[in-house]
Amino acid sequence: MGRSPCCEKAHTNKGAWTKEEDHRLISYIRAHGEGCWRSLPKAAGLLRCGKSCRLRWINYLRPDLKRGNFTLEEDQLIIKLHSLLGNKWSLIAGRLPGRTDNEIKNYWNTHIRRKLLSRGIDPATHRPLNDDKVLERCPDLNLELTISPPRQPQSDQHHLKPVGRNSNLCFACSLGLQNSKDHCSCALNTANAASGHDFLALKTSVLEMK
DNA sequence: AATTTTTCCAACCGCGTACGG
DNA sequence: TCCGTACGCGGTTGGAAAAAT
Repeated sequence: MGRSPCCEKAHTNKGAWTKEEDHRLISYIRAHGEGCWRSLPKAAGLLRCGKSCRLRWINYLRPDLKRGNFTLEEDQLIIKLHSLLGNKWSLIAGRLPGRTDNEIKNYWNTHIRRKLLSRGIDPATHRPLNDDKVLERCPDLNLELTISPPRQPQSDQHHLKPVGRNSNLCFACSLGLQNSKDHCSCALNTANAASGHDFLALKTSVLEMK
């Protein structure tokens, strides 16, 4: 038995939203707040499914959205977060105020991916594209991989990046991953700090070649 | 100027998961 | 514990706009 449809498809609009529909959605949410997307369309007088309303609001109509071009800082942050989290767009978006997961995903696929490829970096692994060829040529190679920032002067406390009020948080904790022993490497989880965890809070990965 | 190709992004689709009965 | 429902997420698509021919 398949999953039941989220709405009565025969009586819902699809495709681009009209100004009228946007207006109805905005005024309804202003008056009643977000929540219960399933019943919202009917209550707001919209011939849309709840899913579509939610997406339109989150990705386009929300008043706190930034929109416009990404800054260089945002660009770099996205790359850094992607190297840590992979395609977890919602988590990445959570670290970029005013940006949506959809927007970041699109930006990644259209701009950043291409930029990394042109620099010879695999956007999926964040490693040089010719790494595979190196491994093909040297099958016995045992690579102890570590993702680290450029070396900094000692006084610079490299990975303990000040974040908000708690300046002892590592990058992973700043992402809200402090409950995970597999990710945290900061003062909140000092055992990890001494056992092979690095800047991006990833356990040092070891590539064993057969 | 007309046509074709490429780029970009809003929106859709389907799946996984949380939650309540 | 199971089942149905709703929500949220990531992958994909469709079509408008821009660029190239």
